[in-house]
Amino acid sequence: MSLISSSITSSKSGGTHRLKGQSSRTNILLTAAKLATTKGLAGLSIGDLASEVGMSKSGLYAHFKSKEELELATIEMAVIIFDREVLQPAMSAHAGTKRLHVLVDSFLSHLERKVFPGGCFFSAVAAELDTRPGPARDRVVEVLGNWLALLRQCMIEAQGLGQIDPNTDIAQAVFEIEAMLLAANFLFVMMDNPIHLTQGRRGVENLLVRLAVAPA
Amino acid sequence: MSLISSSITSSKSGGTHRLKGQSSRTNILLTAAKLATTKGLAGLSIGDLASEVGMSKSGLYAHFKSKEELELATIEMAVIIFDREVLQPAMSAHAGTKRLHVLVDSFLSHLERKVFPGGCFFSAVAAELDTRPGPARDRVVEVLGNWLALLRQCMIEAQGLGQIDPNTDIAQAVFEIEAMLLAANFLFVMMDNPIHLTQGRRGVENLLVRLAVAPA
DNA sequence: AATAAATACGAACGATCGTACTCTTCTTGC
DNA sequence: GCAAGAAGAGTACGATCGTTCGTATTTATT
Repeated sequence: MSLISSSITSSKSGGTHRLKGQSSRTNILLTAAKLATTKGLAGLSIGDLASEVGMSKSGLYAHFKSKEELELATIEMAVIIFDREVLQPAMSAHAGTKRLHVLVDSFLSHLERKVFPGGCFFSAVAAELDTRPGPARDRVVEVLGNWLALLRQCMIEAQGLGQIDPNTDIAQAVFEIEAMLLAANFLFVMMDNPIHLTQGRRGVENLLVRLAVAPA
Repeated sequence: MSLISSSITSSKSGGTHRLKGQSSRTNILLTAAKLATTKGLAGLSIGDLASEVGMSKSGLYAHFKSKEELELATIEMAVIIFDREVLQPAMSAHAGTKRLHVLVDSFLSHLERKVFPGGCFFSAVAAELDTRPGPARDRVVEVLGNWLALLRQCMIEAQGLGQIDPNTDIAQAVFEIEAMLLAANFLFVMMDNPIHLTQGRRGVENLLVRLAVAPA
């Protein structure tokens, strides 16, 4: 299962005569996604973004119909990056707690490697979108829902494999795992101290130990 | 111990001839603190704030030397509110896990009662301040540090009272408690579902059960 | 080589941002 | 009652916001 559900990746027109345009657009959105984690989606101005990628304001803006479309496209780019950096490493072979550990590790790793300078993209933009209705918020909520569903899937697999107690409250466990990752991101970015990444990892480990099948 | 360390609460001039001014300023900052949790500190414009409190832009602005001073004063107002709503209820009598439970309950309660419409004030503004250096960020980091120190204090007391294992890794425990509260706030605001407040509470309970003194 | 489309630029727009100034209104102390 | 000072309104400034338009330059098809 992938978090990607829209069609931004499809080239749409079969023609080969749009190379500069596509790479330019990709370059814009790549920069936008990174910048949005520090300035926010609303705080990211087109002028700033243009000078950052070395283009004129109008030249950049020609790629999008409006600021809102730019924001939506930026979110989709972030989804692609997140998919590549965090989800894909966990998609091969593994299942259950094994897959969960890979997910947690790759998530914490993408924080440490500062794939986004402001930490987790979705956590960063969620803070400003949480009370601002619209398609941008809807999409972020959807992505978050898919992410939580993936965590739940891992826990259900773990139950099937006998890795955790069959009486486990899955929803509660997913909440606590997500809590560790959110806190790791939040404190790591705020305090600028990688120890909180380690604490996040240990938090998940502690949880899995607690949920391990208790001897009857 | 209080999170308040600045001198905003002192009336400074003993004179009684500034009543309208003080209450007006307080009213401005009260509105600003609430509005900042939805629009953000940077996104909160003076024009919006003025029309929200029913004043002219210049009339409001006369109370502050600059936008930055308004932001700092808004943070101090949020500190006062947080102190009253969350800290004070836990300051009387209790100690150890008892005090911790009161802290957790009053924090979750202030979320549910929507004291701030955008959830926890500091979590909301931290997201935009995390990569924006300056006195505002410094102050929020300081408040967050005081908060974490208070949680640690509770755990140390709990150890002294024999409520938790003396070999407990306090720093890790504080991280996990903070994680539950952060996640409760984040998911409650994002998903608009109070079940996440309950999950946060249960998360802390689960943690304390795990840390309870194990029979030697 | 010629045409058409895609891409980017420069200039300018109305609106809004933070900020500064002056002027009126009201309260307070002598 | 009068002067002093605080509180707020009104207006206007330069800068920047998102956005539009016309034009030049590049690229791909014929």
